Amino acid sequence: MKSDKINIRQIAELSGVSVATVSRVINQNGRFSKETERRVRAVIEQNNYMPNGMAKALRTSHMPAVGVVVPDILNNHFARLLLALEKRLFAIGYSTIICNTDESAEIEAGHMRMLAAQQVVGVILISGRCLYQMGDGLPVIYLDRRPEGLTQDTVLIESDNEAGGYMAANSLIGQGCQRMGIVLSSHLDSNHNARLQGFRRALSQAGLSIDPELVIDTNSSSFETARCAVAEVLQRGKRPDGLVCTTDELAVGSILGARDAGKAVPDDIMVVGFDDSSIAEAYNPPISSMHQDIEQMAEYSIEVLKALMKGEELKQRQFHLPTYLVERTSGRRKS
Amino acid sequence: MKSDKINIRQIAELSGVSVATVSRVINQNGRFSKETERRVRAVIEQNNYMPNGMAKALRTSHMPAVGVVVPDILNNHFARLLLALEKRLFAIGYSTIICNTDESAEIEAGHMRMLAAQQVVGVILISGRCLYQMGDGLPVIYLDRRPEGLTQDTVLIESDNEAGGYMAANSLIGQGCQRMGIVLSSHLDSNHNARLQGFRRALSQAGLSIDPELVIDTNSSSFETARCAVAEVLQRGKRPDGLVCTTDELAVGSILGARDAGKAVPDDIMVVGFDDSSIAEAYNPPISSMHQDIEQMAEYSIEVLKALMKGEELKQRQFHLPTYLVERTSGRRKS
DNA sequence: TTGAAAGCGCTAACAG
DNA sequence: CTGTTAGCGCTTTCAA
Repeated sequence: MKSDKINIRQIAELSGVSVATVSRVINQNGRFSKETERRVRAVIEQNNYMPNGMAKALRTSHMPAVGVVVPDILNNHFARLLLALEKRLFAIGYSTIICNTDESAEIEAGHMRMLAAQQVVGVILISGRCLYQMGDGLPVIYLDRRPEGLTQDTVLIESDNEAGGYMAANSLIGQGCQRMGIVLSSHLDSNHNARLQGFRRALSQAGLSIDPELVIDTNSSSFETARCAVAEVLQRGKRPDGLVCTTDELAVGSILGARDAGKAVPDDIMVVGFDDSSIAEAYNPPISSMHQDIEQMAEYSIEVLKALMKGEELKQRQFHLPTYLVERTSGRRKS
Repeated sequence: MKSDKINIRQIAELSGVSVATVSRVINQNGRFSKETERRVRAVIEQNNYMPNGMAKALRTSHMPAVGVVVPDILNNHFARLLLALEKRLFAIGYSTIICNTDESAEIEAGHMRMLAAQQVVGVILISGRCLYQMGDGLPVIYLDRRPEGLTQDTVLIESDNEAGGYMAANSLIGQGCQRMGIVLSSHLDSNHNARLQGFRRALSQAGLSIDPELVIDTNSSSFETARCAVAEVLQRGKRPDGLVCTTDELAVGSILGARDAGKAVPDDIMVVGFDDSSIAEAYNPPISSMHQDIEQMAEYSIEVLKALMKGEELKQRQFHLPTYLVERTSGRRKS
């Protein structure tokens, strides 16, 4: 039970050199003879010495960790973003501190404080709610949702949600839908509103009117809520033939709600979702969905983070990525 | 652009006290007058000073962070465990470093090295592959899967998978199934084998024989693989009337595979899954599934971690939690 | 090519 | 009640 951690000084003594030399060998900087290196490495090996990351971080004032703040890691879309980020961060030697907020502004703020205290080199907020200015120049990147109070200077990476909503609606129009509705939950996610705008634009452009009762704005993103809301609208006698849903979870709820009301998808009502999450592919019926380029979003995030860490000026602070439709059974006429 | 971080000494000077006093005020230990406290707090406030966590961690040799290693955060079951852990850790002031391994032993080992270097106070491996002995007494907790080389001393928290498999099979037997099969992917997860054991025990106890061709062992946990495997078996003329699946994802694949082969669930074949993940509830048809007590698993993990951090002796090192069936459409006869 | 020494920012004796 | 001081383990000048 040798619970006393061995440190660089002991390695130095055992190798018969100074701590400076050991440090040089470990970090491969400065100069040292082949022979010295061999000896030091041997001692390190034997004692399976591992430098103390905290001391190193303190000394260099560089903590190799970044915080990723996310509303809900159970949500497949967020989880994909998180995973794409984590892989890239690991690849360049950073660890990922994960902070789940449950959509609570207080918890979000609490996590931000903790991250700042831990001296992380940057924070990526997936669907962050508001702007943070953490004293010194801690890089903060907003991903996937516009925070309140967004300015020109804020780094924002998101899909072109308006265009996505437009394309989703258009795909259904192309399938011949005439009485289209939209299922969204706008209360906490600005993206849903952008998608709604696109939806409106497509319908207006096609000369279709929008029945306000078919703009179904649920106050929760759960599929059960959507299910009830959709079933209720249908039972009230509304007869939509197409439903754009601003997430795949809402699409699942819509399909279930339609069934509850005795309607089949896609035969009676066509449905298209958003995010192209894993359930869209696996569901019965498979769900047409707007695909977001997660990998590219993560890639940009890391690029920006690296630039910010180096103190470089950013050429571009806001990124809008195109989406595209993945067509599946729920959104097309049977052939 | 006051990019120079303010430190405790500057706060001390500005308040006209010593660093020791500032430290005492911040950490609420030692004694100090109300008046001093007020002054110090005011200065801290004005400069929105935040103590440097790295320095504190180095000094106290206590890094308030724990690593959570997980094969795949896109998997709903793992994500739930991760979330349950993260919430508890945040509540007691620790941050969660998330490490995704993609089931790769090398990546897992790489993450373990990184965590050890960062001096985290403990590591929780969700479905870790092998035993780790990280030099000094870094607490390592295995959650949800037995690592290779498991010993008495290893801390292991898992569901009683054998019993779970037994109950799943029994539920189908209770529904009148006679020709039962099992869909699993045993190559990387010992739990699947345990569930298979339970399955065998139930069938043998009920006097049912097992057709080896209905032990469908896919080499991937993806639903697509299961779908193909199940469809293929059915097309070969096999006629199972019940399928136990060792995960919900495999259950989804089985349902799709059955449909591909012209069979309906539950009418022709009844299906029960494992994990009671979110898709089980949302799927069409809803999938009967064995529920695991995620919250309790997380709770035990944190309890053990806290005990280990305090250097206490553990009363119990291995935990086996009961599972129970959540019955849904896929696993019961229509009434 | 190497070593000595000065801290990074903080905590915790130990004195007063 | 408060201040002085010695490090935590490491990197990095500056000399040798």
